Amino acid sequence: MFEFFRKYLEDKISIAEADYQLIESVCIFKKLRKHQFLLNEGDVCTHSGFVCKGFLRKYSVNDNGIEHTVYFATENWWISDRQSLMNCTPSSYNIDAIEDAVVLLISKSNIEMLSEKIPAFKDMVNLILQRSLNATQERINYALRSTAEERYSQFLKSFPSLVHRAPRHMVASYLGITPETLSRIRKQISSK
Amino acid sequence: MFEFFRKYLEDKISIAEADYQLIESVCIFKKLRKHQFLLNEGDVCTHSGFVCKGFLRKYSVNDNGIEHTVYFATENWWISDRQSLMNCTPSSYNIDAIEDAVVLLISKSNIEMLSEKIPAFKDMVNLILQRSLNATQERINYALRSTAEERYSQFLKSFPSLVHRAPRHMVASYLGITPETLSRIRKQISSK
DNA sequence: AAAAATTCTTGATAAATATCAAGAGAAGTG
DNA sequence: CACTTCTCTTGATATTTATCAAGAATTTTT
Repeated sequence: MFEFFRKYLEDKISIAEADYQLIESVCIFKKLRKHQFLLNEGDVCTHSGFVCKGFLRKYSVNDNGIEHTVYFATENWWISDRQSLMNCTPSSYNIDAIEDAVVLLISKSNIEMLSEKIPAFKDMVNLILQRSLNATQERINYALRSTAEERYSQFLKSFPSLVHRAPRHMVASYLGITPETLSRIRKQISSK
Repeated sequence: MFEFFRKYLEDKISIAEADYQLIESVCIFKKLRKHQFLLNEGDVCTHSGFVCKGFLRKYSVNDNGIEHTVYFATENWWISDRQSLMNCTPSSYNIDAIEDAVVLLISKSNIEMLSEKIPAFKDMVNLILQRSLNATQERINYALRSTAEERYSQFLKSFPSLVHRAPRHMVASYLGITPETLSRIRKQISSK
């Protein structure tokens, strides 16, 4: 499974063979069956996850028991609760598998170790951070200023492959609308 | 004016006197009168800004001429268009002064230079990045899953001092609601 | 393959928020 | 100080989206 991550790295940075071995030595692989959890609300997130295979989501549950999907992750995406990881505080999110998955885990301290020993790795981590921030800010813009239909269209455009893999009600909660509204929007769009 | 930034830095990192001089040598100070622009839509953002004094906002204008405030910045906050800065692409945002302001500017290349020469500076930049990402993700959660009233209450809690400094319609657009709705929400809250 | 559980759609109604319009207050300008 | 411009509030109405309820379609389990 390491080859997936290796390919990802080769694509982004250029490092020595010894460094790949160092990286591999701290990777932990975790298989998840559908519905199995990678992180439970209340637990402290201790590892960053890189998705080798499968499909996961991150979500919170409000007081009324309603789930709010905040993030999807598929092959070559990272997933974790950065806030919990950074501050060692209990997470307010759950992460579980939508499809059977294999996730590569690296502990917080090993991420720091690798960042120190491999400058290019550190730069990559920072680049990812910057990209995430840009994407997240883009998403805020859409969330605040667009109608439900526009948000769904944007989602389709940004993540065409996810739409078919994610159950509709999760997409709806990602967009901040109810499943019923999403169903009506889809009907409207298809009739155009 | 540099002393404002120096205090900020002293609070966050520990660096040598020579480093402060290096930093100061690349700082540019810009005074802005109310309504004056720091960045215009269409221009490439070339500098990161640190607010020494005053109050600014970042906003975009949609096809109908409606302004969407995406960010406020006051003393000790950073402001820039990260996306434009990172990719050297035209910005889709405007940044202007809500109150007379003094902004300390550091060019992209000098940020990179400082990051290289002063490791603690680089770490600080990354820490800020992480914090911004956390804050931005928090904001998405609120935007998608809360009512207008909850969003306003959260804004009050997070930025009590900004509420009095920012015109209401800018707060409204920051929250993704109309000024009229904000006005009604304020009335409701005060009658409780 | 049948049964059970989950997911999706549709309709009727309710609630939240936007839009349009008008006027009151406040602040900036000559 | 009077005038203009901006900002904020309030009311009436329209639109969007949520909620509740039921049934159809799909998937999972037995």
